[in-house]
Amino acid sequence: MAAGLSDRSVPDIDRRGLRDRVYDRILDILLSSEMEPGARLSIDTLAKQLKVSPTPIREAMVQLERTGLVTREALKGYRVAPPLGPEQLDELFEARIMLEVEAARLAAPRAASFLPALQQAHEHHHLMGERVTDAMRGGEVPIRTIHDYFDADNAFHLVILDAAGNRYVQDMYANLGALTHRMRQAVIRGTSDVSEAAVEHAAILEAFASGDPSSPVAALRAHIEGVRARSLDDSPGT
Amino acid sequence: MAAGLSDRSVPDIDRRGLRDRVYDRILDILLSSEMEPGARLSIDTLAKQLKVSPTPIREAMVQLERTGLVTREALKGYRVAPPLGPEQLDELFEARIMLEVEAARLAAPRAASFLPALQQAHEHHHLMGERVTDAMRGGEVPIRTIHDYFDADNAFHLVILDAAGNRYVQDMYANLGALTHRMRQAVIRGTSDVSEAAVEHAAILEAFASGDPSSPVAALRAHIEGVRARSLDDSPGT
DNA sequence: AAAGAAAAGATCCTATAGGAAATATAGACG
DNA sequence: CGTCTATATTTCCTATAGGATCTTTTCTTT
Repeated sequence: MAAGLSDRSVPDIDRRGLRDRVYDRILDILLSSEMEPGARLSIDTLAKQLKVSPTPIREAMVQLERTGLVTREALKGYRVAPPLGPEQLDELFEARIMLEVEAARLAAPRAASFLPALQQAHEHHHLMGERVTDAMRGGEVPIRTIHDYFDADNAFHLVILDAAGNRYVQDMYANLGALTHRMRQAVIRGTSDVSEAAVEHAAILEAFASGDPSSPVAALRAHIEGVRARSLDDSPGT
Repeated sequence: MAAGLSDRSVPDIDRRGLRDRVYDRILDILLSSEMEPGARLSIDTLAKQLKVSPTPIREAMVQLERTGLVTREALKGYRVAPPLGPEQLDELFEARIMLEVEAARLAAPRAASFLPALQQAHEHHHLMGERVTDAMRGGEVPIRTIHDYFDADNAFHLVILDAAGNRYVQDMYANLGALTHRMRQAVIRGTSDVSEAAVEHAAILEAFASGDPSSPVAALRAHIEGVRARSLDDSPGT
């Protein structure tokens, strides 16, 4: 922890190089589903649109390729990755269960140190969830509201991941992050997930507070299995 | 695997783009420990050495950054990553255990389909191991021999990973591959690991053959824990 | 009319050039 | 003699240009 990576908030103002900003910009475009799956991502076109040269675009694309959001064919260019099929969805959940359950196992002994943070994240998630359901009763749900809710949900899970203290597990989870976001976006319909997620998060919080090292593992597994089940319910309604 | 449609014998000879070949070349340099940790990896210098322009070098570096073998500081360039410390080594083993144990759990029910391949991989690994021990008795061990042994060892594990049928787990394992290779390189001393690894691999093979779904999980866990223990024995002798 | 071939257009890929920042070096001052 | 400053060099970073490849369109032929 002494040489840890806690300095995530101060990346030297604007000292990240153009390639990182281009990466963020294209990532936003992809995550907001502004482009159809399979659509070509022309290097030159993107360069003109973002008012930069092809080189930083090219670097950002290499990085994006690793997230699974774009596919590359040598000498043919990049394309928006096709949507996740049922098998990929299943494998994604399997991978998430593996990572989060293991993270819970590692974090459980040190529950006391991060319980306040987890409690706070849970309350924030609960609040954001209420805003979503309120908006749903009124009809349209602003994109910003949905975005905030996803962020809050992700933050809750990240508290546990970070508490596990394994940088490789953290990296793996971050890699799956983009695909997870895309998956959630496609399965947002229905208010059920919001309320049930809050209940399950509460159960996870209680499990960590109980002191029993095996309870959080079971609670977390139940949560992700619950998300999976609710996703499958909605997926036929394409 | 099932969705593949481009299994022609020689579909893309030399059709991988310069960036991929540059990546392989630099990866070889890094894995062979020709450069000291912390040494600068100058874009221009590498471009001149490899007789290419900076652009493909730059793309390959972005890719290498994700393997953990090089570090990047914006506006300051790339450097060879520092050697793995004790904590990182521990976390790396934790991550590998998580991945491989889960892979074994997923693969166990389909053991019959990949048992022959696993058997063959085991025999090859055993053979390569004998070559290493033979060479050790004679004094020097050729680099090629060590390389072949590592490949055989890795191939054995890959059979199980592939059998798990989860592309995300496979990707994660591949990401850890470079670091794992570097770790093994630093802990190669001692012939004990070669013979013990063969014994443990045999146990894994038997566990899969037994049909009991929980045996392979335990055997695989025992194997990696064994590797970890032997690594710790050698690490003080830096 | 359909299928195949050839040419035009667009795109990717690599190379070269110049500006901005960081590191190393040399000199001046306390 | 040590420290600080200013200069020079190296290096990274971005932009522009040209050759190679793929895609699309058009035209010819059966």
